[in-house]
Amino acid sequence: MQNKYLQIYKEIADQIQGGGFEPGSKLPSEHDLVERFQTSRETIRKALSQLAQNGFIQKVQGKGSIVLDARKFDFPVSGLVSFTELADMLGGNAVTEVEKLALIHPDSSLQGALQAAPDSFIWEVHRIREIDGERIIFDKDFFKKMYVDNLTEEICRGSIYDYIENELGMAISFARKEITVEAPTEEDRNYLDLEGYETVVVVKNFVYFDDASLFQYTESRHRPDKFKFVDFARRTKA
Amino acid sequence: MQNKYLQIYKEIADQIQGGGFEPGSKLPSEHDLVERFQTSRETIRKALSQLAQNGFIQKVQGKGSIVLDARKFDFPVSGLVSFTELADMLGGNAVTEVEKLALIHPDSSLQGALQAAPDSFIWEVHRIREIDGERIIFDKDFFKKMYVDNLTEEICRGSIYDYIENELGMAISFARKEITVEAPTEEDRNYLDLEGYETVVVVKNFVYFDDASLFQYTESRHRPDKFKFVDFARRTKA
DNA sequence: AAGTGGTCTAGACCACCTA
DNA sequence: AGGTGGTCTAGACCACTTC
Repeated sequence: MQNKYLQIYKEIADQIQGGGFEPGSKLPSEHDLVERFQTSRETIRKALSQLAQNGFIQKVQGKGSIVLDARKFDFPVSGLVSFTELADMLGGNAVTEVEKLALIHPDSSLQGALQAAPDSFIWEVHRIREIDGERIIFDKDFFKKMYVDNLTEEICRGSIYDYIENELGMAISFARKEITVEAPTEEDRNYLDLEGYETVVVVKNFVYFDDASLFQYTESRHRPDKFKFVDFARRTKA
Repeated sequence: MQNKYLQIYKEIADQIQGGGFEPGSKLPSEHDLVERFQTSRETIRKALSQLAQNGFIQKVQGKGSIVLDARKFDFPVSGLVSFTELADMLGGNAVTEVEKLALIHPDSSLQGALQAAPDSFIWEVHRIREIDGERIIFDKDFFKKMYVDNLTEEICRGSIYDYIENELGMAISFARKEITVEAPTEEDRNYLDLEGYETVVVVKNFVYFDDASLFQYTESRHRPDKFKFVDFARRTKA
Protein backbone atom coordinates (compact mmCIF):
# COMPACT_ATOMS: atom_id res chain seq x y z
CA MET A 1 0.00 0.00 0.00
CA GLN A 2 0.92 3.57 -0.43
CA ASN A 3 -0.14 7.14 -0.06
CA LYS A 4 -3.47 7.62 -1.67
CA TYR A 5 -2.53 10.93 -3.23
CA LEU A 6 0.60 9.46 -4.76
CA GLN A 7 -1.38 6.59 -6.21
CA ILE A 8 -3.76 9.07 -7.80
CA TYR A 9 -0.83 11.14 -9.00
CA LYS A 10 0.75 8.16 -10.66
CA GLU A 11 -2.43 6.96 -12.26
CA ILE A 12 -3.14 10.34 -13.83
CA ALA A 13 0.49 10.90 -14.78
CA ASP A 14 0.59 7.54 -16.54
CA GLN A 15 -2.60 8.33 -18.32
CA ILE A 16 -1.22 11.64 -19.57
CA GLN A 17 2.02 10.09 -20.73
CA GLY A 18 0.18 7.22 -22.35
CA GLY A 19 -2.00 9.59 -24.32
CA GLY A 20 -5.14 8.98 -22.31
CA PHE A 21 -5.52 12.72 -21.98
CA GLU A 22 -4.86 14.96 -24.97
CA PRO A 23 -2.47 17.89 -24.46
CA GLY A 24 -4.51 21.07 -24.34
CA SER A 25 -7.64 19.33 -23.15
CA LYS A 26 -8.90 19.59 -19.62
CA LEU A 27 -8.69 17.10 -16.81
CA PRO A 28 -11.95 16.12 -15.10
CA SER A 29 -12.87 18.62 -12.41
CA GLU A 30 -11.70 18.10 -8.86
CA HIS A 31 -15.25 17.26 -7.92
CA ASP A 32 -15.40 14.55 -10.57
CA LEU A 33 -12.07 13.13 -9.46
CA VAL A 34 -13.31 13.03 -5.88
CA GLU A 35 -16.10 10.76 -7.02
CA ARG A 36 -14.01 8.68 -9.34
CA PHE A 37 -11.34 7.98 -6.72
CA GLN A 38 -13.72 7.91 -3.77
CA THR A 39 -11.66 10.26 -1.68
CA SER A 40 -11.73 13.77 -0.30
CA ARG A 41 -11.11 16.90 -2.31
CA GLU A 42 -7.93 17.85 -0.45
CA THR A 43 -6.40 14.52 -1.36
CA ILE A 44 -7.25 15.06 -5.01
CA ARG A 45 -5.77 18.52 -4.73
CA LYS A 46 -2.52 17.13 -3.38
CA ALA A 47 -2.26 14.82 -6.34
CA LEU A 48 -3.03 17.62 -8.79
CA SER A 49 -0.56 19.88 -7.04
CA GLN A 50 2.18 17.31 -7.65
CA LEU A 51 1.12 16.94 -11.27
CA ALA A 52 1.35 20.70 -11.71
CA GLN A 53 4.76 20.86 -10.05
CA ASN A 54 6.09 18.17 -12.30
CA GLY A 55 4.84 19.73 -15.48
CA PHE A 56 1.97 17.43 -16.35
CA ILE A 57 -0.86 19.89 -15.92
CA GLN A 58 -1.46 23.56 -15.44
CA LYS A 59 -4.17 24.61 -13.03
CA VAL A 60 -6.22 27.66 -13.92
CA GLN A 61 -8.62 29.10 -11.41
CA GLY A 62 -12.21 29.10 -12.51
CA LYS A 63 -11.46 27.01 -15.59
CA GLY A 64 -9.87 23.73 -14.73
CA SER A 65 -6.64 21.81 -15.10
CA ILE A 66 -5.10 21.88 -18.56
CA VAL A 67 -3.14 18.86 -19.71
CA LEU A 68 0.34 19.84 -20.90
CA ASP A 69 2.38 18.04 -23.49
CA ALA A 70 4.42 15.73 -21.31
CA ARG A 71 6.53 14.61 -24.25
CA LYS A 72 7.90 18.11 -24.58
CA PHE A 73 9.14 18.02 -21.04
CA ASP A 74 10.58 14.56 -21.09
CA PHE A 75 13.85 15.76 -19.64
CA PRO A 76 14.87 16.01 -16.03
CA VAL A 77 11.56 17.04 -14.58
CA SER A 78 13.26 16.93 -11.25
CA GLY A 79 16.36 19.11 -11.22
CA LEU A 80 18.05 16.51 -9.09
CA VAL A 81 18.94 14.22 -11.98
CA SER A 82 22.69 14.14 -12.16
CA PHE A 83 24.31 15.38 -15.31
CA THR A 84 26.31 12.26 -15.63
CA GLU A 85 23.17 10.20 -15.75
CA LEU A 86 21.82 12.58 -18.32
CA ALA A 87 24.92 12.14 -20.41
CA ASP A 88 24.53 8.41 -20.11
CA MET A 89 20.98 8.61 -21.32
CA LEU A 90 21.83 10.73 -24.30
CA GLY A 91 25.11 9.32 -25.35
CA GLY A 92 24.43 5.75 -26.14
CA ASN A 93 27.91 4.27 -25.70
CA ALA A 94 28.70 5.74 -22.32
CA VAL A 95 31.64 4.44 -20.33
CA THR A 96 32.83 5.50 -16.90
CA GLU A 97 36.44 5.23 -15.83
CA VAL A 98 37.36 5.62 -12.20
CA GLU A 99 40.70 7.44 -12.13
CA LYS A 100 40.93 7.93 -8.41
CA LEU A 101 39.24 6.52 -5.32
CA ALA A 102 40.86 7.59 -2.09
CA LEU A 103 40.20 8.57 1.51
CA ILE A 104 41.59 11.99 2.27
CA HIS A 105 41.42 14.71 4.87
CA PRO A 106 39.79 17.89 3.56
CA ASP A 107 41.89 20.90 2.75
CA SER A 108 40.62 24.25 3.88
CA SER A 109 38.43 24.96 0.86
CA LEU A 110 36.85 21.53 1.11
CA GLN A 111 36.27 22.00 4.82
CA GLY A 112 34.22 25.01 3.94
CA ALA A 113 32.36 23.42 1.07
CA LEU A 114 31.50 20.27 2.98
CA GLN A 115 31.29 21.75 6.45
CA ALA A 116 33.73 19.08 7.59
CA ALA A 117 36.35 18.96 10.33
CA PRO A 118 40.03 18.96 9.27
CA ASP A 119 40.63 15.49 10.74
CA SER A 120 37.48 13.90 9.28
CA PHE A 121 37.67 11.46 6.41
CA ILE A 122 36.43 12.30 2.95
CA TRP A 123 36.11 10.09 -0.08
CA GLU A 124 37.61 11.63 -3.16
CA VAL A 125 36.52 10.12 -6.45
CA HIS A 126 37.64 11.14 -9.91
CA ARG A 127 35.64 9.79 -12.78
CA ILE A 128 35.91 10.26 -16.50
CA ARG A 129 32.78 9.91 -18.58
CA GLU A 130 33.34 8.77 -22.10
CA ILE A 131 30.69 9.03 -24.74
CA ASP A 132 31.31 7.30 -28.05
CA GLY A 133 34.99 6.99 -27.21
CA GLU A 134 35.51 10.67 -26.36
CA ARG A 135 36.32 11.79 -22.85
CA ILE A 136 33.68 14.44 -22.32
CA ILE A 137 33.08 14.84 -18.61
CA PHE A 138 35.42 14.88 -15.65
CA ASP A 139 33.67 14.39 -12.32
CA LYS A 140 35.32 15.17 -9.01
CA ASP A 141 33.22 13.88 -6.13
CA PHE A 142 33.76 14.41 -2.42
CA PHE A 143 31.64 12.42 0.07
CA LYS A 144 31.74 12.39 3.80
CA LYS A 145 32.91 8.99 4.94
CA MET A 146 30.64 9.00 7.96
CA TYR A 147 27.71 8.48 5.61
CA VAL A 148 29.21 5.97 3.21
CA ASP A 149 31.50 3.43 4.78
CA ASN A 150 32.74 1.43 1.88
CA LEU A 151 32.93 2.60 -1.66
CA THR A 152 34.22 0.42 -4.45
CA GLU A 153 35.25 1.10 -8.01
CA GLU A 154 32.31 -0.99 -9.05
CA ILE A 155 29.88 1.33 -7.28
CA CYS A 156 31.59 4.40 -8.70
CA ARG A 157 31.25 3.12 -12.23
CA GLY A 158 27.48 3.19 -11.80
CA SER A 159 25.42 5.87 -10.18
CA ILE A 160 26.53 6.79 -6.70
CA TYR A 161 23.14 8.41 -6.16
CA ASP A 162 21.39 5.15 -6.86
CA TYR A 163 23.68 3.35 -4.45
CA ILE A 164 23.01 5.82 -1.67
CA GLU A 165 19.28 6.02 -2.14
CA ASN A 166 18.53 2.39 -2.90
CA GLU A 167 21.27 0.43 -1.15
CA LEU A 168 21.87 2.65 1.84
CA GLY A 169 18.28 3.84 2.05
CA MET A 170 19.12 7.47 2.60
CA ALA A 171 16.99 10.03 0.87
CA ILE A 172 18.66 12.85 -0.97
CA SER A 173 16.52 15.84 -0.38
CA PHE A 174 17.78 18.84 -2.20
CA ALA A 175 20.70 20.07 -4.20
CA ARG A 176 22.20 23.40 -5.05
CA LYS A 177 23.89 23.78 -8.38
CA GLU A 178 26.21 26.46 -9.68
CA ILE A 179 27.11 26.58 -13.34
CA THR A 180 30.07 28.60 -14.55
CA VAL A 181 32.49 28.55 -17.47
CA GLU A 182 36.20 28.45 -16.76
CA ALA A 183 39.52 28.00 -18.44
CA PRO A 184 40.67 24.37 -18.38
CA THR A 185 43.13 23.32 -15.72
CA GLU A 186 46.06 20.99 -16.37
CA GLU A 187 43.95 18.23 -14.90
CA ASP A 188 41.18 18.96 -17.38
CA ARG A 189 43.63 18.84 -20.27
CA ASN A 190 44.96 15.50 -19.11
CA TYR A 191 41.64 13.88 -18.41
CA LEU A 192 39.47 15.25 -21.21
CA ASP A 193 39.60 15.22 -25.00
CA LEU A 194 39.26 18.97 -25.28
CA GLU A 195 39.98 19.13 -29.01
CA GLY A 196 41.08 22.72 -28.92
CA TYR A 197 38.28 24.05 -26.77
CA GLU A 198 39.66 26.64 -24.40
CA THR A 199 36.78 26.52 -21.92
CA VAL A 200 35.13 23.94 -19.70
CA VAL A 201 31.68 24.16 -18.19
CA VAL A 202 31.88 23.64 -14.46
CA VAL A 203 28.87 22.39 -12.54
CA LYS A 204 29.25 22.52 -8.80
CA ASN A 205 26.76 20.46 -6.91
CA PHE A 206 26.00 20.57 -3.21
CA VAL A 207 23.83 17.64 -2.17
CA TYR A 208 21.91 17.46 1.08
CA PHE A 209 20.10 14.70 2.91
CA ASP A 210 16.59 14.74 4.22
CA ASP A 211 17.77 15.90 7.62
CA ALA A 212 19.42 18.96 6.06
CA SER A 213 22.96 17.70 6.55
CA LEU A 214 25.37 18.40 3.73
CA PHE A 215 26.64 15.18 2.31
CA GLN A 216 28.42 15.60 -0.97
CA TYR A 217 30.25 18.12 -3.02
CA THR A 218 30.72 17.41 -6.70
CA GLU A 219 32.44 19.25 -9.48
CA SER A 220 31.45 18.12 -12.91
CA ARG A 221 33.66 19.51 -15.68
CA HIS A 222 32.26 19.29 -19.19
CA ARG A 223 33.62 19.84 -22.64
CA PRO A 224 31.54 22.79 -23.79
CA ASP A 225 30.17 21.41 -27.04
CA LYS A 226 28.54 18.45 -25.35
CA PHE A 227 27.08 20.33 -22.47
CA LYS A 228 23.37 20.91 -22.10
CA PHE A 229 21.43 21.80 -19.01
CA VAL A 230 17.66 21.87 -18.88
CA ASP A 231 15.69 23.46 -16.11
CA PHE A 232 12.00 23.50 -15.56
CA ALA A 233 10.99 26.14 -13.06
CA ARG A 234 7.50 26.82 -11.96
CA ARG A 235 5.90 29.12 -9.54
CA THR A 236 4.36 26.91 -6.90
CA LYS A 237 1.41 27.58 -4.74
CA ALA A 238 0.37 25.55 -1.76
CA MET B 1 -5.72 41.59 3.34
CA GLN B 2 -4.15 38.49 2.04
CA ASN B 3 -3.90 34.75 2.23
CA LYS B 4 -3.35 33.72 5.76
CA TYR B 5 -0.78 31.09 4.88
CA LEU B 6 1.22 33.58 2.83
CA GLN B 7 1.21 36.05 5.68
CA ILE B 8 2.54 33.37 7.99
CA TYR B 9 5.07 32.35 5.37
CA LYS B 10 6.34 35.90 5.07
CA GLU B 11 6.50 36.50 8.77
CA ILE B 12 8.55 33.38 9.38
CA ALA B 13 10.72 33.96 6.31
CA ASP B 14 11.50 37.48 7.47
CA GLN B 15 12.33 36.21 10.90
CA ILE B 16 14.74 33.64 9.48
CA GLN B 17 16.43 36.15 7.22
CA GLY B 18 16.62 38.68 10.01
CA GLY B 19 18.34 36.22 12.28
CA GLY B 20 15.36 35.64 14.55
CA PHE B 21 15.89 31.93 14.11
CA GLU B 22 19.41 30.49 14.18
CA PRO B 23 20.41 28.26 11.27
CA GLY B 24 20.49 24.68 12.50
CA SER B 25 17.99 25.30 15.25
CA LYS B 26 14.42 24.13 15.09
CA LEU B 27 11.28 26.06 14.33
CA PRO B 28 8.46 25.85 16.87
CA SER B 29 6.35 22.75 16.29
CA GLU B 30 3.33 22.93 14.03
CA HIS B 31 1.15 22.65 17.10
CA ASP B 32 2.84 25.67 18.69
CA LEU B 33 2.50 27.66 15.48
CA VAL B 34 -1.19 26.83 15.35
CA GLU B 35 -1.58 28.46 18.73
CA ARG B 36 0.68 31.38 18.01
CA PHE B 37 -1.09 32.28 14.75
CA GLN B 38 -4.53 31.21 15.87
CA THR B 39 -5.21 29.14 12.79
CA SER B 40 -5.62 25.54 11.71
CA ARG B 41 -2.81 23.10 11.35
CA GLU B 42 -3.27 22.64 7.60
CA THR B 43 -2.79 26.36 7.11
CA ILE B 44 0.42 26.28 9.12
CA ARG B 45 1.51 23.32 7.05
CA LYS B 46 0.93 25.23 3.83
CA ALA B 47 3.14 28.03 5.08
CA LEU B 48 5.84 25.59 6.17
CA SER B 49 5.58 23.79 2.87
CA GLN B 50 6.36 27.02 1.04
CA LEU B 51 9.23 27.75 3.39
CA ALA B 52 10.66 24.32 2.66
CA GLN B 53 10.24 24.73 -1.09
CA ASN B 54 12.03 28.03 -1.02
CA GLY B 55 14.93 26.80 1.00
CA PHE B 56 14.26 28.40 4.35
CA ILE B 57 13.63 25.27 6.34
CA GLN B 58 13.92 21.54 6.05
CA LYS B 59 11.14 19.41 7.48
CA VAL B 60 12.07 16.12 9.11
CA GLN B 61 9.39 13.72 10.17
CA GLY B 62 9.25 13.01 13.84
CA LYS B 63 11.80 15.69 14.63
CA GLY B 64 10.69 19.08 13.45
CA SER B 65 11.56 21.81 10.99
CA ILE B 66 15.22 22.74 10.81
CA VAL B 67 16.12 26.32 9.98
CA LEU B 68 18.54 26.51 7.06
CA ASP B 69 21.09 29.20 6.49
CA ALA B 70 19.13 31.56 4.29
CA ARG B 71 22.16 33.73 3.67
CA LYS B 72 23.80 30.85 1.85
CA PHE B 73 20.86 30.62 -0.49
CA ASP B 74 20.40 34.29 -1.11
CA PHE B 75 20.34 33.85 -4.85
CA PRO B 76 17.43 33.13 -7.13
CA VAL B 77 15.33 31.15 -4.74
CA SER B 78 12.81 30.98 -7.51
CA GLY B 79 14.33 29.75 -10.73
CA LEU B 80 12.24 32.29 -12.59
CA VAL B 81 14.49 35.25 -11.82
CA SER B 82 15.79 36.46 -15.13
CA PHE B 83 19.50 36.39 -15.67
CA THR B 84 19.50 39.96 -16.74
CA GLU B 85 18.02 41.01 -13.45
CA LEU B 86 20.61 38.89 -11.72
CA ALA B 87 23.34 40.63 -13.64
CA ASP B 88 21.85 43.95 -12.68
CA MET B 89 21.88 42.98 -9.04
CA LEU B 90 25.46 41.85 -9.11
CA GLY B 91 27.03 44.36 -11.39
CA GLY B 92 26.46 47.67 -9.78
CA ASN B 93 26.74 49.91 -12.83
CA ALA B 94 24.37 48.07 -15.11
CA VAL B 95 23.13 49.73 -18.28
CA THR B 96 20.73 48.38 -20.85
CA GLU B 97 20.81 49.47 -24.47
CA VAL B 98 17.94 48.64 -26.76
CA GLU B 99 19.44 47.88 -30.16
CA LYS B 100 16.29 46.75 -31.87
CA LEU B 101 12.57 46.95 -31.25
CA ALA B 102 10.45 45.78 -34.15
CA LEU B 103 7.29 43.96 -35.13
CA ILE B 104 8.02 40.99 -37.33
CA HIS B 105 6.41 37.87 -38.70
CA PRO B 106 7.97 34.70 -37.33
CA ASP B 107 10.24 32.61 -39.51
CA SER B 108 9.81 28.87 -39.44
CA SER B 109 12.04 28.21 -36.45
CA LEU B 110 10.32 30.93 -34.44
CA GLN B 111 6.92 29.59 -35.43
CA GLY B 112 7.93 26.34 -33.82
CA ALA B 113 9.48 27.87 -30.73
CA LEU B 114 6.57 30.20 -30.08
CA GLN B 115 3.78 28.06 -31.48
CA ALA B 116 2.76 31.04 -33.58
CA ALA B 117 1.10 31.33 -36.97
CA PRO B 118 3.22 32.59 -39.90
CA ASP B 119 1.09 35.72 -40.33
CA SER B 120 0.95 36.61 -36.63
CA PHE B 121 2.89 39.53 -35.23
CA ILE B 122 5.87 39.08 -32.98
CA TRP B 123 7.86 41.68 -31.11
CA GLU B 124 11.57 41.29 -31.60
CA VAL B 125 13.76 43.04 -29.07
CA HIS B 126 17.53 43.09 -28.96
CA ARG B 127 19.10 44.36 -25.80
CA ILE B 128 22.69 44.73 -24.72
CA ARG B 129 23.48 44.57 -21.04
CA GLU B 130 26.52 46.51 -19.99
CA ILE B 131 28.13 46.03 -16.64
CA ASP B 132 30.82 48.49 -15.61
CA GLY B 133 31.12 49.67 -19.21
CA GLU B 134 31.59 46.21 -20.72
CA ARG B 135 28.99 44.70 -23.01
CA ILE B 136 28.46 41.35 -21.34
CA ILE B 137 25.04 40.04 -22.26
CA PHE B 138 23.10 40.10 -25.51
CA ASP B 139 19.40 39.38 -25.10
CA LYS B 140 17.16 38.47 -27.99
CA ASP B 141 13.51 38.49 -26.95
CA PHE B 142 10.48 37.44 -28.94
CA PHE B 143 6.98 38.18 -27.59
CA LYS B 144 3.63 37.47 -29.08
CA LYS B 145 2.00 40.78 -29.90
CA MET B 146 -1.45 39.52 -28.99
CA TYR B 147 -0.39 39.63 -25.36
CA VAL B 148 1.53 42.90 -25.33
CA ASP B 149 0.09 45.61 -27.49
CA ASN B 150 2.53 48.43 -27.13
CA LEU B 151 6.13 48.09 -26.18
CA THR B 152 8.45 51.05 -25.85
CA GLU B 153 12.18 51.42 -25.57
CA GLU B 154 11.60 52.73 -22.10
CA ILE B 155 9.88 49.52 -21.04
CA CYS B 156 12.58 47.42 -22.64
CA ARG B 157 15.30 49.23 -20.75
CA GLY B 158 13.77 48.00 -17.52
CA SER B 159 12.45 44.56 -16.79
CA ILE B 160 9.89 43.34 -19.28
CA TYR B 161 8.80 40.78 -16.75
CA ASP B 162 7.93 43.46 -14.27
CA TYR B 163 5.97 45.31 -16.90
CA ILE B 164 3.95 42.26 -17.84
CA GLU B 165 3.26 41.10 -14.33
CA ASN B 166 2.66 44.42 -12.66
CA GLU B 167 1.37 46.70 -15.42
CA LEU B 168 -0.49 44.18 -17.53
CA GLY B 169 -1.48 42.02 -14.59
CA MET B 170 -0.64 38.73 -16.25
CA ALA B 171 1.00 36.09 -14.16
CA ILE B 172 4.00 34.30 -15.54
CA SER B 173 3.66 30.77 -14.39
CA PHE B 174 6.54 28.66 -15.44
CA ALA B 175 9.61 28.71 -17.59
CA ARG B 176 11.80 26.18 -19.25
CA LYS B 177 15.47 26.97 -19.60
CA GLU B 178 18.14 25.37 -21.72
CA ILE B 179 21.77 26.26 -21.19
CA THR B 180 24.37 25.46 -23.80
CA VAL B 181 27.76 26.80 -24.87
CA GLU B 182 28.28 27.83 -28.48
CA ALA B 183 30.72 29.57 -30.76
CA PRO B 184 29.98 33.28 -31.10
CA THR B 185 28.03 34.45 -34.13
CA GLU B 186 28.87 37.58 -36.07
CA GLU B 187 26.07 39.27 -34.16
CA ASP B 188 27.66 38.29 -30.87
CA ARG B 189 31.01 39.68 -31.97
CA ASN B 190 29.40 42.96 -32.96
CA TYR B 191 27.27 43.38 -29.90
CA LEU B 192 29.51 42.04 -27.14
CA ASP B 193 32.96 42.86 -25.84
CA LEU B 194 34.18 39.30 -26.16
CA GLU B 195 37.83 40.11 -25.44
CA GLY B 196 39.15 37.07 -27.15
CA TYR B 197 36.72 34.56 -25.71
CA GLU B 198 35.74 32.06 -28.35
CA THR B 199 32.56 30.84 -26.67
CA VAL B 200 29.31 32.34 -25.50
CA VAL B 201 26.92 30.83 -23.00
CA VAL B 202 23.44 30.64 -24.50
CA VAL B 203 20.41 30.52 -22.25
CA LYS B 204 17.17 29.78 -24.03
CA ASN B 205 14.07 30.62 -22.12
CA PHE B 206 10.52 29.56 -22.84
CA VAL B 207 8.07 31.49 -20.72
CA TYR B 208 4.47 30.48 -20.15
CA PHE B 209 1.48 32.21 -18.67
CA ASP B 210 -0.80 30.91 -15.98
CA ASP B 211 -3.18 29.49 -18.53
CA ALA B 212 -0.41 27.37 -20.04
CA SER B 213 -0.09 29.46 -23.17
CA LEU B 214 3.42 30.05 -24.45
CA PHE B 215 4.20 33.69 -24.44
CA GLN B 216 7.83 34.49 -24.90
CA TYR B 217 11.00 33.05 -26.27
CA THR B 218 14.27 34.58 -25.15
CA GLU B 219 17.85 33.91 -26.01
CA SER B 220 20.33 35.35 -23.59
CA ARG B 221 23.91 35.24 -24.83
CA HIS B 222 26.58 35.76 -22.19
CA ARG B 223 30.30 36.35 -22.23
CA PRO B 224 31.52 33.20 -20.50
CA ASP B 225 33.64 34.75 -17.76
CA LYS B 226 30.74 36.71 -16.34
CA PHE B 227 28.22 33.94 -16.47
CA LYS B 228 26.88 32.25 -13.39
CA PHE B 229 23.75 30.22 -12.98
CA VAL B 230 22.47 29.05 -9.64
CA ASP B 231 19.80 26.45 -9.22
CA PHE B 232 18.16 25.22 -6.10
CA ALA B 233 16.30 21.99 -6.63
CA ARG B 234 14.39 20.16 -4.02
CA ARG B 235 12.30 17.11 -3.86
CA THR B 236 8.85 18.31 -3.00
CA LYS B 237 6.09 16.53 -1.23
CA ALA B 238 2.53 17.69 -1.00
C1' DA C 1 4.56 7.17 26.18
C1' DA C 2 4.83 11.65 24.40
C1' DG C 3 5.92 14.67 20.78
C1' DT C 4 6.76 15.48 16.11
C1' DG C 5 5.44 15.80 11.18
C1' DG C 6 2.50 13.09 7.26
C1' DT C 7 -1.94 11.87 5.55
C1' DC C 8 -6.90 12.09 5.14
C1' DT C 9 -11.63 13.64 5.82
C1' DA C 10 -16.16 16.40 5.21
C1' DG C 11 -17.58 20.44 5.05
C1' DA C 12 -17.49 25.61 4.53
C1' DC C 13 -16.79 29.93 2.14
C1' DC C 14 -14.41 32.70 -1.41
C1' DA C 15 -12.62 34.20 -6.14
C1' DC C 16 -12.78 33.52 -10.78
C1' DC C 17 -14.68 32.06 -15.37
C1' DT C 18 -18.47 30.94 -18.52
C1' DA C 19 -22.82 31.26 -19.66
C1' DA D 1 -26.29 31.26 -11.70
C1' DG D 2 -23.60 27.37 -11.83
C1' DG D 3 -19.13 25.39 -12.29
C1' DT D 4 -14.37 25.67 -11.42
C1' DG D 5 -10.27 25.96 -8.53
C1' DG D 6 -8.26 28.47 -3.92
C1' DT D 7 -8.39 28.83 0.98
C1' DC D 8 -9.53 27.44 5.61
C1' DT D 9 -11.26 24.65 9.41
C1' DA D 10 -11.44 20.98 13.29
C1' DG D 11 -10.67 16.79 13.95
C1' DA D 12 -8.86 11.99 13.17
C1' DC D 13 -5.36 8.49 12.59
C1' DC D 14 -0.66 7.08 11.16
C1' DA D 15 4.67 6.97 10.97
C1' DC D 16 8.72 8.34 12.89
C1' DT D 17 11.88 10.08 16.69
C1' DT D 18 13.03 10.57 21.35
C1' DC D 19 12.78 9.46 26.02
